[in-house]
Amino acid sequence: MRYKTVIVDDHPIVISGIAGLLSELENIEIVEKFESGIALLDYIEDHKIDLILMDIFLPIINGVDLCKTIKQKHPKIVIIGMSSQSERSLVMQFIQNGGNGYILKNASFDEFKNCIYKAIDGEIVFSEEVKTIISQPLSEDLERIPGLSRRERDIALLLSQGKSTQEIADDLFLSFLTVQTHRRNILQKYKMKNVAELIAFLLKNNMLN
Amino acid sequence: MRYKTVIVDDHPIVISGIAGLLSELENIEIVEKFESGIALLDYIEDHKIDLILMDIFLPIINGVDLCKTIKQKHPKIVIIGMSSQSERSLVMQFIQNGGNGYILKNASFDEFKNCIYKAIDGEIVFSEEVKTIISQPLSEDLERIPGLSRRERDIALLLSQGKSTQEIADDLFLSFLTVQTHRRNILQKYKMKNVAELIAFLLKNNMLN
DNA sequence: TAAAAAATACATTTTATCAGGTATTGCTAC
DNA sequence: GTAGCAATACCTGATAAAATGTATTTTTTA
Repeated sequence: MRYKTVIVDDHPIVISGIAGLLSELENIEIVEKFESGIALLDYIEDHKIDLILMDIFLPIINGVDLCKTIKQKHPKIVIIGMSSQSERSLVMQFIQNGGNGYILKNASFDEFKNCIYKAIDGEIVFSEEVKTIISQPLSEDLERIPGLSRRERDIALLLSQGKSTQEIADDLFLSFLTVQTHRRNILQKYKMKNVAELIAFLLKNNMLN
Repeated sequence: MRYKTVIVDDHPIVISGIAGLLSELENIEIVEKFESGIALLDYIEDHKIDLILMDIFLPIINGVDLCKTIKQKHPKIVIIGMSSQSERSLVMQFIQNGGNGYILKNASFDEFKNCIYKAIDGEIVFSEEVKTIISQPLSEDLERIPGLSRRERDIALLLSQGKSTQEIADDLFLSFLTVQTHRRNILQKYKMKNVAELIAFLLKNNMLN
């Protein structure tokens, strides 16, 4: 039996690369390639598919939602997610929405092949780097870094725009003293010495915007 | 004549995709593929190369710095940058460091081909989406962003770590007053109100590290 | 090698931040 | 329905940063 496979990625080059790789696999048959999830959803209604390789960052509808939608109607289709960088929470979400595996695009050809074969056999698969990312930081990542509250985020954002305490108070129709308190709370929460260090920290952890 | 070409990308799949594309072009010959810039820098000393296609986001050394380093020694090599997302400032930086073009990875095969041919002919080329991104605020960006000097970068980096002027002075064995002057110069250069805004600006434009 | 850029240094005034403690009100989740 | 968090607000002293002006030396580079 040959597994009817589709590839979804908004980068033509990546599609071509994966197609080249898959063509080496005996029992895989690429039946279609898409640059967006919408096109795939159309196609899937009228055609039999066994395996989907999809990018997570797609225009219009993202990979996580796409996976969820497909799995609801077609739970037997094996879906493997891919992306360039991986965040722990993203991978978890994808799997919770029915994904059968997750591969980083910097994985080697052998990793790709192994993961695809194992996924077809019913395993949940991850490429090496994904494994290390999802296996470690339960204590460090989720517990250690508390989030900003709504107001704190507003204020942090304005701080990153160079606004002074007074200017922020005026912008948000708050007392100067309130803003001062929020600012102090943020600094204490992350044990930062001053606003400069705070902004660097927040930006590096994607906690602004 | 066949142009000796190398591909640099940390995603094996992308390398494979580009290689597939380039194999259709008569006068392009792929002589080597690398997953990091370090390996390329070694190779380039002993081998003739005419064209480099490189990812911008690479481990260890990034594409912008890699391009600069190569161009200093080998100005005749045509270098085209690639990335998945494009920020205006990043593209500009790349070109200012000697890059001959910039292509988004979601470009079509035809776009890739055209850009490569034109770049070989001496043009500075951009894929369609890059063009739209860089063409907008013409007047603002042509008075381009000046860079940080070495010392300024040192100081900006320490500022982003929350150090005070006095601490920086101690760290770098400088007078408090010297650091104060540098800090002021940096703020004035980018017309920033304070260090917080400066750090946000520098990080967003990848000017630290 | 001359000009430009970068790095160094000093002095002062005004303004803002940081750090300490305290307290009230409104949600909201258990 | 209450405990806990979030948001609001006040006070003050010490410290640091920002704004302004000037000037010498070293290094790059055209």
